[in-house]
Amino acid sequence: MTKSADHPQETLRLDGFLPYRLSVLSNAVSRKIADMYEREFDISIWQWRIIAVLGESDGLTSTEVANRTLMDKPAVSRAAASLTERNIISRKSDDADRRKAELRLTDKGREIYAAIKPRALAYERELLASLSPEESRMLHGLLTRLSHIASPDRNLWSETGE
Amino acid sequence: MTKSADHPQETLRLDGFLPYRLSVLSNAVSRKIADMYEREFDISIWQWRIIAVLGESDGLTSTEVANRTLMDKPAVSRAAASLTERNIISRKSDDADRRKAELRLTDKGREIYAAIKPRALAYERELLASLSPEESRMLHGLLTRLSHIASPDRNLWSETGE
DNA sequence: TCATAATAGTTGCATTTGCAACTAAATCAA
DNA sequence: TTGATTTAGTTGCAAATGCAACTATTATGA
Repeated sequence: MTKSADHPQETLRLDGFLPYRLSVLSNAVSRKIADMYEREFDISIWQWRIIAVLGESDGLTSTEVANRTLMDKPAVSRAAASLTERNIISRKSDDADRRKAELRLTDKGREIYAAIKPRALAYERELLASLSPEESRMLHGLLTRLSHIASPDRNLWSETGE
Repeated sequence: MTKSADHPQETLRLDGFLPYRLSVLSNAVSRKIADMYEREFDISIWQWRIIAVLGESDGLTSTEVANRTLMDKPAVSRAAASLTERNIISRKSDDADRRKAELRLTDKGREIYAAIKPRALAYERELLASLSPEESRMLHGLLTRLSHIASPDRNLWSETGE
């Protein structure tokens, strides 16, 4: 077997280069959806992520939120502070361990979640509109495999079938 | 036909939500590859993009570079300034139109390009290692279609078959 | 029981980013 | 011509980001 550098002079066109393509696509998508959150609900992407995970499973601590959203702790801390101030989430500190605090959506928070959710899903559908269901599944499968390689540590992307 | 909101209560799990998945994957990939550029060559992502397009087609103006890399003009301006300072690219202002300047890789720039290129392609291969050639093609096709929808304006992502 | 280490969350700060406003040069229109 | 527009590129600045350092609290172990 030849050592390495088996790959002599492949071309490198930026717009065929996967990291570049992912970055451009992801930026375009994030921008667009962030504009919508911002314009219609005055909510940032980070705030939205927190609302989204709490909408699914209420009563998480900051650290748990950070793990699920892949945000770093300072980001969660600040976004949560602002949401608390706006009475969208509440924080109740744990009596047993006073370092911790449980975060929950308030009623207002639930309303906002209920309002954003269909808009978010609609945008996702729009994005996927030109893909068949099989292609869409394929896409998710491929993203999962790429994610395993890009961040092997993460336990996420587990095959969450149903 | 029912009006809209045909889609009653779909679930919204963040880690099955396409914009989120793209963002997380793209960040992980960008981070990793940016670290490599930085550590081994002291080059930022933006600088790399400029080097990459000039490596393919030398003698572009800032505006052309901006269009091809989807960077904004200030970003190109600053990254190019720093590359010029480090003698990685040269700028020769156009005699006919003195607003313009052609950017070219210097010899040193070419060396750097030649050094980074295989590393970049190797990382891309690593990322794609678990995908078959057909899957890889499929992935690119899907990304192309998503990109059309996410940024319909862009003329890029043209079917650059061969 | 007291010093050390670990954990939850916050604050501060330096860097990056994105965008608006600007300068310089060329074009267009009267 | 020359005044108004357009284009190329730069500068400045406000906001977002990422990370290190910090406080407060709990756990560990001699």
